[in-house]
Amino acid sequence: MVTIRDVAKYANVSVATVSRYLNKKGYVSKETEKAVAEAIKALNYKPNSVARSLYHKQSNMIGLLIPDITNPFFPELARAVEDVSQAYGYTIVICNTDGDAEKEKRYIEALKRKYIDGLILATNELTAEDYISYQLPLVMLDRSIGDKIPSVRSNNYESAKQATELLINRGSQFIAHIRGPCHIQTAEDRYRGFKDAVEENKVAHIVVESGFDLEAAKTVTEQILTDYPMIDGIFASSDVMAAGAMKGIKSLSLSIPNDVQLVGFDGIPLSGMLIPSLTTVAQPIYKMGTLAARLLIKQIEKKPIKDYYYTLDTTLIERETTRSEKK
Amino acid sequence: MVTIRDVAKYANVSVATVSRYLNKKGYVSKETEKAVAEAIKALNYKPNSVARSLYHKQSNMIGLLIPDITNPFFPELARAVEDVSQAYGYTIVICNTDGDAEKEKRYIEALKRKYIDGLILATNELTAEDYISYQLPLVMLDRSIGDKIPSVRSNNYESAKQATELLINRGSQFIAHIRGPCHIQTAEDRYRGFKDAVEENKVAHIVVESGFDLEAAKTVTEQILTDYPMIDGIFASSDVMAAGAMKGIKSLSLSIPNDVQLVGFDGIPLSGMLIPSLTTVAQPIYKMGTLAARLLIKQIEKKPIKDYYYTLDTTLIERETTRSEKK
DNA sequence: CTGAAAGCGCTTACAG
DNA sequence: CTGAAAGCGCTTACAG
Repeated sequence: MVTIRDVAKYANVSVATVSRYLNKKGYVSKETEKAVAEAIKALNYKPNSVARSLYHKQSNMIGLLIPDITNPFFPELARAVEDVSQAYGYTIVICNTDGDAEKEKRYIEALKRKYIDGLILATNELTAEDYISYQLPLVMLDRSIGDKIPSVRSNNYESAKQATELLINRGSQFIAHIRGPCHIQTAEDRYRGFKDAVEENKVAHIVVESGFDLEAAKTVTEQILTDYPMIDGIFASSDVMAAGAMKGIKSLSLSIPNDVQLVGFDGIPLSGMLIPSLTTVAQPIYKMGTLAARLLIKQIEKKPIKDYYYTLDTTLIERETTRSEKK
Repeated sequence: MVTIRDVAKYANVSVATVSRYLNKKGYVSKETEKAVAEAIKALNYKPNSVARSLYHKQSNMIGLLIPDITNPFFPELARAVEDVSQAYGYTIVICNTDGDAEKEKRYIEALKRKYIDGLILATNELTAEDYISYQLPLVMLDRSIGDKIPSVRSNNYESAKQATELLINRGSQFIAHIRGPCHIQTAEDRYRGFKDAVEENKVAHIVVESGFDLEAAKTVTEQILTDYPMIDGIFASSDVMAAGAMKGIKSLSLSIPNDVQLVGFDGIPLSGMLIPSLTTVAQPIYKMGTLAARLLIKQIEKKPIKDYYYTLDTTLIERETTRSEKK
């Protein structure tokens, strides 16, 4: 590997001069500038990032913590984060935490030793204080926790309310909500939206909790549908859960949307590929990712930030799992 | 940040001794061992990875190059690679190359400056010589290129042949193959399998090329189905392409599997969620990822490797897009 | 405008 | 068994 020392020798200057040239910092005469440029070219020199990191105590790397890249909500988010990180010269390292607090801690600690510049958290098993204690620039993505950490998310409460009202408007009279885990604020907000909609409209309802995965949602759906045969509408807290609910509904030979209407949340590509295609609340996933990345990079580069909390609008996409008009 | 120097001071020894203790290399007396251990605990010291990297010229990081994490084939692969990397103490950085040679080069160069320890290539826009010229441990995953680079992939030729034969056995008489890009060996192998099956059985056929994305496959499907109405079977080179084909078939109001039978390739979760559920060749995706990661880590750690080329078996999953018996 | 020197936090021969 | 020193490849005050 060719080092700055080799370049200096070749150009007949000191390493300090080469460094100044590289960083465009401090004076370098036109002549030596040319000599150094030539040497760099001749030797095909590339500065060593690790050495730089050691000095600057920063790595130009960003950590993205997610529960599981295998959950179809996250690839697009990860892609968005990568695209903007890349554009600003940062490399991203993705960590699957599986909702495991210990794993999350281990990851963050390992990243800190690598002088990670900041973290985007699309997971939260720890407390706000824990996160803050790492003394790293932070952004919460699709999550939130207290008001000390900048965050980017959708308008979960209102969107869930709208989704529920759609079900009601289209004639559902006993609606089930398959909600996500209680400690996740996002799931909580959607639950509140559901609850308010259903109570304001005095509609019978039931709420069950499920993990954000397909199988769990399928099982739960089969169970509630068996216990409460009058259920004629389901609002799931994610599209994957809705896909699971769809499987559950079919396994009981019920028809969608005639017997049971179904609405999901997220707007991942899968929602359009299912048959019947899923009515869902589409989050601006890519945009959320880019916003979070920009917000983090601004903090890292100590640039001024206008807003710390972003709440983005969603789009209710009516497809085939809801009726086009009231029955 | 607390450094090895702080620990040394606290324990009243030299940094060399602390380092020896840390790396369990060289002699350290029981007594000083205890003192150092206490100091480390008291100060909550964590060795700095960057400084270590600089000395060792290695980073404990592995690069995973894929076309696009948003393509549902890759998350599971990435997950597998991460799981074993993690277990062996390596961090993985995922790079989306979008099939762009320049982007791929830029990534590899950026990673080299970070002392990346090795690369898993699930993409190949460059030549084998280009890759080798980076002088990095390498594994090709789901791809192959020449015979100089270790690789892990499925039995693409035989699997494609079987898939095509299924179509034939179930009565298709004019079969279209939607193949992937020509420069991708995997797509080529599947194409050869298709071609041999169809020729050996003297079945009419047609081959069209498409990108590995849903929209492209949909468009292509609509076109061939319009130009060749006698098509009654389609073998797609991936599940996503098959999903696109399914959309195309439906948009022409043809029925599956009655008018047209359809078989995909990959066995991603999506294939089971589609309705009708997709008959497909399931690759052992997770296993491929873990194998590739182990193969790379062995090279990095200069351990002996038994085999350089792995060809894994697939499973033909018959579902609803093919008939259960000959029409 | 340029170079010598110290330092980022670690590791490893080499003396003793 | 332990420590002083040099070095990994860079950067930045500080002299001159």
